[in-house]
Amino acid sequence: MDSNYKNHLGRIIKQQRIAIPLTLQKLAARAGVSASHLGRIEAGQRFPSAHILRKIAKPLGFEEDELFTLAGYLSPQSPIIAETSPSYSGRQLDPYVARVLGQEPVEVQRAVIGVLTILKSIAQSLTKESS
Amino acid sequence: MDSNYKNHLGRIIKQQRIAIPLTLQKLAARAGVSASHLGRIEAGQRFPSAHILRKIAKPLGFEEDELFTLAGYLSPQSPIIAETSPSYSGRQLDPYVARVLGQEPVEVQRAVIGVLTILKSIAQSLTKESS
DNA sequence: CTTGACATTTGCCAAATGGCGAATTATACT
DNA sequence: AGTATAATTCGCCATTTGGCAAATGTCAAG
Repeated sequence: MDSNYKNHLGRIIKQQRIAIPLTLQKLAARAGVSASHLGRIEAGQRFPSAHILRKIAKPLGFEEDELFTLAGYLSPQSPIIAETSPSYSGRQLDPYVARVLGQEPVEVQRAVIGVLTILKSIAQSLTKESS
Repeated sequence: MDSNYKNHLGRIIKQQRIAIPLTLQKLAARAGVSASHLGRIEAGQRFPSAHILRKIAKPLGFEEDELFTLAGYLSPQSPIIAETSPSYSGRQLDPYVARVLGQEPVEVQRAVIGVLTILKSIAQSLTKESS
C-alpha cells in the first residue's frame, strides 16, 4: 500500500522505537498517546502535531528540539555534528545519524562504513558495466 | 469578549506585531497565512499549529525555538540540539567514522543506519534461534 | 490444530485547525 | 458631516488530527 515516497519521520520514529526496544503500546503508554495513532504516524498516514511530538520525544530518547527538527517544524539551525573532535571538518553529519551511530561500539561504527565502502564500489562497477 | 483567562501567546504575538509595526494583513502576507486566522490567534480563539508558528516567527522577529517555547511546544531553556549537551546517552562517534560518513549526502547517511538497524534485528533473531 | 495473550492496523468519530469571502469596524481624505 | 479605503472580525466549510473500539495479525504454549 504505502510504499511511501518520503516518510522520513515515520521511519526514524519506528527505527528508534524498535531499537530501544518498545512496542507501540508501551511507547503509547509512556508518552500518553494512543497506540493506533502512533502506528499511523510510523506508517506515514498521519503527521504528528507538535503536542504529540513533544510527548513522544523523551520516551524515544530524543531531545524535543531534535525531534522537531527532524519533523521539519524547526529549521536545522545549529551546525551540530560530531564534535568531540573539532578537527575533522568533514561536511555535515546529520545529527540523527550521529546520535544513532554514536551509541554503537567503535568496531560497529567502522564496520558500518566498511559496508558503505563496499556498496559504493559495487555501485560503481555497475555503472561501469552499463556504459 | 476576549477577557480570556490567559492568552499568553496571542497577546505576545499581537504586541510584537504592533511594535514592528505591521497590520494583520501585512504579517499574513509575509508569513503566508491568512489574516483572519492570525486575528483569531491573537484573540485566543485559535491556537497556532507548529506550521503556522514557524511561518510567523521570522516576520515577527522571533527565533523559531523562541516562539515554540512561548507556545509551550518546547520546554523552556531547552538548548538547541545536541551540540552543547555533553550528557549524551551512549558513547561518542569515532572521528574517522564521522569524517567519512559526513561526506555523504544525508540520505545516504540515513540509509546506512537503516542497514545497521536491519543487521541488528537479524542478529537478534539469530541469537534467539540458537538459544 | 487450537487457544490465548499479545501487538498492530483499521473503521469511525469528535474536535480543532486554517482558508475564503462577506460583514463589520476603523482610518483618511474632501 | 460623507465617502472611499484599508483593517479586523465573523460565518462557514474542507481538511486534519487523534482517540476508542473492533478487527486482524503474530506467536508461543497446550
